[in-house]
Amino acid sequence: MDPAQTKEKILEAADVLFGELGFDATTTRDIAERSGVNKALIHYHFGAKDDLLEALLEGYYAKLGEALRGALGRSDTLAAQIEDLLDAYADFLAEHRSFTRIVQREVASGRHVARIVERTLPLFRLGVDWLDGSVRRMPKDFDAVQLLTTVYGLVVTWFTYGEVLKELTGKDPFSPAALAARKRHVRKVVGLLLAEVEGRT
Amino acid sequence: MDPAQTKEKILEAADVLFGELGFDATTTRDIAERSGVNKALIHYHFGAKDDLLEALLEGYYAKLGEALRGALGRSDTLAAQIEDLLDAYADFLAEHRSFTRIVQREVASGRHVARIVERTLPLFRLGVDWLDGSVRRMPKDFDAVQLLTTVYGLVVTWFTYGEVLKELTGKDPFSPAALAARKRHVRKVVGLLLAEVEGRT
DNA sequence: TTCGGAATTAACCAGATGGTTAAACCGTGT
DNA sequence: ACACGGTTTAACCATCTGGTTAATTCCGAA
Repeated sequence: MDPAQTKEKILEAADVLFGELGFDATTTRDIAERSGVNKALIHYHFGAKDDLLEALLEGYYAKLGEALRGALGRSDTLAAQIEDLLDAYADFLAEHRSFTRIVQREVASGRHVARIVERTLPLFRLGVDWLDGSVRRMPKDFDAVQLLTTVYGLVVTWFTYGEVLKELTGKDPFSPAALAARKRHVRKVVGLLLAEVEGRT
Repeated sequence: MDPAQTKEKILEAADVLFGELGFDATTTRDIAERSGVNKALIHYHFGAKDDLLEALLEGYYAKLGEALRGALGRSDTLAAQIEDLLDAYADFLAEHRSFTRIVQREVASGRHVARIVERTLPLFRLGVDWLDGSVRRMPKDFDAVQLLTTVYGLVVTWFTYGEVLKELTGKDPFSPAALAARKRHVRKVVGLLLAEVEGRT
């Protein structure tokens, strides 16, 4: 079989299983079984289990970067661009549910933080620089770090707590309607923040 | 030795280790070693490893409930009460760093969600009922579930991403000054939300 | 057809893991 | 002094873990 296919099948299985069970609770045997591939091939193609996770994250962040860059070119006005960005991010998280779970889980455990920071850092710096540059006089208590953390949490929390929300509300928080509602809410809240920050760009 | 002391020492070690390494990556031997207690005693006093986690969460939620109830009685006006509540929550998370990490981690993995939901549900229902009851006409896209998710994320994200923020900013996000700054920011944002919702209580 | 390197396989390994058990220990009430 | 219950201990166990290895299969180039 084409080794590229083999690698893809392994990554696919790892994606689902890491997302479902978590990195630790997933065994290389699980991955082998689910992907229909010999266990030794995982090590042959990717190296250690840690490296497999890294390869997976690599793919995720590449796709995420693509999605965000794509969103940026869509509109002209700043407000519209921000909305596009938020929507694209939410759509990405909705489409790659495992990603949120994996990142959240590993960040919470402090274990693969370095690798995640490594990929996030450029995006974060971009955001800070952009905010610092485009906002004339930041209101007290609304510096770039606070704002970015807030907006990030705004988008991500819905996905992190998806399972909890499902139990709590009895409805599927990932249905198209529910996702659309969350996106509207996020847009409104970010609008409020923007209005507050408003040294006018 | 007093068995109550033994149990406490085990819980203390589990608290630190679950928070630091995560539930899966922590072995019962780790806990035994750190608490200076024989490994078999963990099973004698708590049963399986899962049950130990449950006992730990039990204690956390009891303390959290206490902290939140305590905060509610402190002020008279609604706005002040909300601020007290947010502050108390943030203080609790700051004091029990492991708690955030454990909950976030287990929620993200979907593994012990049932137990966590069980404890969160009453608080959530309380919040929803209170919001629905006290707000005359909820603006579009600001229903109770959206608002609670947003405010929850607002508080929690800072702690969940503490390690990442440390790397990103180079400063300790849990220093008293940093925590105070985050609390001020959260208060301001929640103030904005409140002003928006404002059918006046 | 033959050769050689990449891909695949089954069998294997050392170490770790959660959990058990039977014996020892300890204070207390009789 | 003794017996008893709860507590503690060291040794043990079956199982699982990530990872390795030597042998085999596969396939395109010479």
